[in-house]
Amino acid sequence: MLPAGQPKFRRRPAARPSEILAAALEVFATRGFQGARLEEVAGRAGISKGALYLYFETKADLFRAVVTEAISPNLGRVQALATSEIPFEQAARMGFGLLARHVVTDRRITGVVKLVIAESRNHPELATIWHETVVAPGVALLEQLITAAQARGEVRAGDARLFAFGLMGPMVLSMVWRETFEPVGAPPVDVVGLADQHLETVLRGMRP
Amino acid sequence: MLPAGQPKFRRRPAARPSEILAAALEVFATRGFQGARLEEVAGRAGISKGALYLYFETKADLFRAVVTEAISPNLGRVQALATSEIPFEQAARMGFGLLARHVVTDRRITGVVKLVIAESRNHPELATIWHETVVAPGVALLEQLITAAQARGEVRAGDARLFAFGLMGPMVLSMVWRETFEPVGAPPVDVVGLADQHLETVLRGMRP
DNA sequence: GGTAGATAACTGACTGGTCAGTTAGTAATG
DNA sequence: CATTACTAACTGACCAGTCAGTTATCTACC
Repeated sequence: MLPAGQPKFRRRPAARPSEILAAALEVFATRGFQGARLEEVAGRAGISKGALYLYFETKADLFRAVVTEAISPNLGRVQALATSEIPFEQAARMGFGLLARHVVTDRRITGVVKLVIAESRNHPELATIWHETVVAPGVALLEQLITAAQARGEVRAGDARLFAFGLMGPMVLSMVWRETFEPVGAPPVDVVGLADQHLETVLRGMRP
Repeated sequence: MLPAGQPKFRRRPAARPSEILAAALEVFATRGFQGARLEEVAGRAGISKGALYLYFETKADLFRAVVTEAISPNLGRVQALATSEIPFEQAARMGFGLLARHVVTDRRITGVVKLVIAESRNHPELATIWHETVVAPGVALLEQLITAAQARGEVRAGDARLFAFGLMGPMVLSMVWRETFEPVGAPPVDVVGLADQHLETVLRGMRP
């Protein structure tokens, strides 16, 4: 039988990797690393399983690519804030606005965060990468802003690192909530409202 | 060859279930649900794989038992605080002390929390159970304490639920930190210090 | 501008290993 | 010696990874 109309596949080598990564993110995020079937990833990416292996060597390799690729946009944002020379409260407000509007509400990011938490024992190198490139610099930046503010007398005495954890905690809780409890019918968190009210509360509580 | 001294197993039906659950918790917590091998669980519990099936019908059944069993001690604590009629700040201090000293620092609990987060898509009934029996009552309790305190003028205006999230967030972050980043060499969080400082900060920030 | 290789992209059926769950038989215990 | 807790060898399904063959597309030459 001659193939009448459509060809049965297209050759699109440039577009494949990102399509595969997007498909893989969805599947890994819902099923976890072990539970994800590469045939499903391939199906969602519109190719056969065999073609996956033209772009990624192993399942673990694909997983690493998904998790590390999700870092890059975040990284830019952390560094942008780090280099700016604005006062603490203003920087905090900007950072929290960004976080609430573009990080915690982005399923692609919360999904990867969940994966890093879930697979940190099976793929510790990913936890290491995330810690070194995103988490530690983020905490260090906050800590440094707080220490500087304390030196200027804008913030009361206290462990700067713990203040940083106190600020960030509810944002992490929001991500967990959205990934874990909202899908089973829990009332959604108003992330922007939470960011505003919590920041306001903690800033008050941090004043001398 | 005749087995000379020791018998090759003991019949101890009463002790088995809890030993199996303890072993299963360790394996599930490190490998995840799919990654956990029942032969390893059996080995750690000191029995053969076949014997597992005398006590639990399927792997999923065992997993559910591990996750639901971890709830009971927590539940008692939430309810104990709920029934007490003490002022908000005092209740909060007691609750945070308990949380920091006996919940966030207990690997058996943080491990299960991680599992619930990780497997919420594959086992949504567990996320539902945890939400209904632990999380929602906990949040509701805090919310109710805060609303009452607002009515008495001890706490400023604001969404009580968001205040509750603001309080709890850093405790959740601590659990995630301990499970995810400490094992790959991140500096540990001083959970008790964090609980104290954060509570102090937020209580200040919540005052009218 | 048509067409005949040449080549790279892709498919789909297959394989080998792994592991949840089963069962026939053995050993402990009262 | 009757009962039942337990073992160990087994089975069948599943799936990551492979590969022989197929198809699209590009290039060279007419």
